[in-house]
Amino acid sequence: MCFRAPKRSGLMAVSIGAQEMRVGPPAAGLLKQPPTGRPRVAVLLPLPFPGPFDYAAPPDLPAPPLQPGDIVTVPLGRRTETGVVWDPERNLPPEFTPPPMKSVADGRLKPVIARLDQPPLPASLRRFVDWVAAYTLSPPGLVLAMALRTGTAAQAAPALGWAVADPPPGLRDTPARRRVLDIAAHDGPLTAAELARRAGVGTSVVRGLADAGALRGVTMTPRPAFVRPDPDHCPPALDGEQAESARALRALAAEGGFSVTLLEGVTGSGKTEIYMEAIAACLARGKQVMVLLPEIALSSQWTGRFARRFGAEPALWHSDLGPRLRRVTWHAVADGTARVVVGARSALFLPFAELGLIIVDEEHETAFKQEDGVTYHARDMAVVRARMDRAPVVLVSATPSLETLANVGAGRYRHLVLTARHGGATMPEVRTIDMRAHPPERGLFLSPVLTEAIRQAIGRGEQGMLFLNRRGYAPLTLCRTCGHRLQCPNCTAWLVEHRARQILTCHHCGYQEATPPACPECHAESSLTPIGPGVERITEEARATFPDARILVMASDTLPGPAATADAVARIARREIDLVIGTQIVAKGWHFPHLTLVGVVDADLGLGGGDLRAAERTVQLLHQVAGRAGRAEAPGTVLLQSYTPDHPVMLALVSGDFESFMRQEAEQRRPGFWPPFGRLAALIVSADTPEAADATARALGQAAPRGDSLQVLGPAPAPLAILRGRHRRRLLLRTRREVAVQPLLRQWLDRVTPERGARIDIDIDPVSFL
DNA sequence: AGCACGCCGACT
DNA sequence: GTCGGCGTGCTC
Repeated sequence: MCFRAPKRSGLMAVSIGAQEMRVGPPAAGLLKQPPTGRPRVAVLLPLPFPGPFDYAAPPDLPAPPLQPGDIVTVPLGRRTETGVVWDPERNLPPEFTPPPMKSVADGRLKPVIARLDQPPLPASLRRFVDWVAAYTLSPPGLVLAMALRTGTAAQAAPALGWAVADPPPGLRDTPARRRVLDIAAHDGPLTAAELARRAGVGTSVVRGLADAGALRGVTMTPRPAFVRPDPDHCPPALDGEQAESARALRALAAEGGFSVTLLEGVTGSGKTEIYMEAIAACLARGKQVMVLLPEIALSSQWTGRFARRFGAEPALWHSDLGPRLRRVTWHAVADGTARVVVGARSALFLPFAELGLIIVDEEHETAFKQEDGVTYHARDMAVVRARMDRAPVVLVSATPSLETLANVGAGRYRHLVLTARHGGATMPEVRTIDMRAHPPERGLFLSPVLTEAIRQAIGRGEQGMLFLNRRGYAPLTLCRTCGHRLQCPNCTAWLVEHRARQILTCHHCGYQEATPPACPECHAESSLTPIGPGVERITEEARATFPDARILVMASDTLPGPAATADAVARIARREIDLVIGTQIVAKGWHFPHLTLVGVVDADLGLGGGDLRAAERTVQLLHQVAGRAGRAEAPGTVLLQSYTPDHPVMLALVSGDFESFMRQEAEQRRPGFWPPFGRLAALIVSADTPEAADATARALGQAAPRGDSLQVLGPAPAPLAILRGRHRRRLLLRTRREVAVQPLLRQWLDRVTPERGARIDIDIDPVSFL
């Protein structure tokens, strides 16, 4: 475990993923006070403006005066908007500070309308918003919008509940009415819909009772959904390296202060139990905890483990919470009622009153990268947020990203490693199947070696799994007569056949059409041929090969939500299934105690495409899939179907030596200053015509910065040259680590005016190169 | 992001 | 003669 304290030379260095940016000390919370004229307050609105707007402080505001963080309503044009009183200083080092906005003359200042009765946005969150905006080159208002995305003001009306009132004289008594009144008397107040549902009547009965005066409307107080977790509820018995790691994390969490720790351990090594101990220490210290998961699908399983350890459920935060619960949760985080929040990346922007610890589970997952709107990497921003709140952050993974490993190597992050699988289970044996030597039968996709292994596993009463990261029946359909390929009208992509639904669909824009009976080009009948396999096609082959096996398909389009996913996992655990066939979704941290054989249908998939991180990602994904096998007493086997069994990725998976693999990856990236040894920013030009896209891209290319420590690649057509009907070009800026890319990009963009109908999007630290 | 103002087509 | 298309521009 090596660690070097961050240098404290005036400005502090924050190390995140690939990049580094300095942060100044927090500014004093004073309002802008010009030498002459009326007092001004800066108000940041959740809108895409380049900065806050100035307003006059309202003369008749009850004390105390407006403070940064206060949530206020202000006039904007002829409407009213909700915003946040912003700090007069932007808390950023000069080179990242956005250009000053021309402020408006005193005479044109409008006064703030009102301060809302809401907890103010904490200073650390305000600094975080400014920082993320400056780093991602986004308008700060759009970042603020993520912190306010709660229905803060406008739709803030609390639910109306109905409780029994004194029965008015002459109230007509019916069985339906009596049931409603009984339930309202026992469980009330409840909303009209809930009352009607429980009584098994229509809402008209409730309405009738309300109109008659037998029910009175009351404002519902939010349900006390947030029980304090008890750090001593059910502590685990840990020993050896587990106990040691848990002790180290507890110490960090108990002490507080900023630090970053990578907790690395193979699947089943008990990483979750161990970081739960850090959570316990943080709770004991009276601080709140943020836990980031790459996907909400994992949260129900996570919540269960948390509840067993702490005797209470954590608060959940994700994009489809529902407006009411969302609002209640937001306020519970702000006032400290919610002690632990588990969420997707948007939980980063919650207004924690006293944040004491951040956990980023499955740190390497690319799902942490937000690709639309404000593009940010939640893992990296979690490190920044931890710094602002002076809290430790723990990055957790079985296969850490090269970025994180580089930070460990440079001594910026601490490192805890768990080597053993918990409970005596051994790591599965991984072997490749050389598809050149053992090809499947013509028209099929499973090698006889794999089908035989599955047959044996099922014969022993164990379970098998086939993994293929491709939805649908076939990724490409072509006409045998004329060679026509069925393509999306809006994107540079093939249409994927989904045979069960009898449609062809585009996985990029959602376009779909009925599977045509004849070729749309040459009109030849029954000439359309599926090329390549998707899970549907593998399922068809498996059903033919194992006619007696009970087969379950797990793909995002066959499991319509977390509940269905949890149900599928439960059925597998109950041994109602012999063979699981799935996409990416099966790779998640599910526990399948009877699964002993995993077959990867196409281990080479994902290695093509010239993506910087293709190899790294394939190793991470396939290792995670492999981790599903053999968790109980029975040892597991993983078979990788590959046409390139000598590829370093396959060798790494077979040997299990990821350390050398990642070292090789690092050595390939180091000389060219590829991340994490240099910085990358993508410029994506998109336009409604190819001409506008080309002209704008060319102008960008001509205005590109030059220098020894940087390089501009492109412009080039994006791999998805047309997406949702928009024509796209890409440029890539690659610099040495010490170069600050944000001001460089700002100056670059200032020199270019996009053509009509064209826009330029910036992606700092791009993960996807489409 | 809204919401204006602002100039060119099919309707009461 | 108007209603309305969304193009451009502004909001402290």
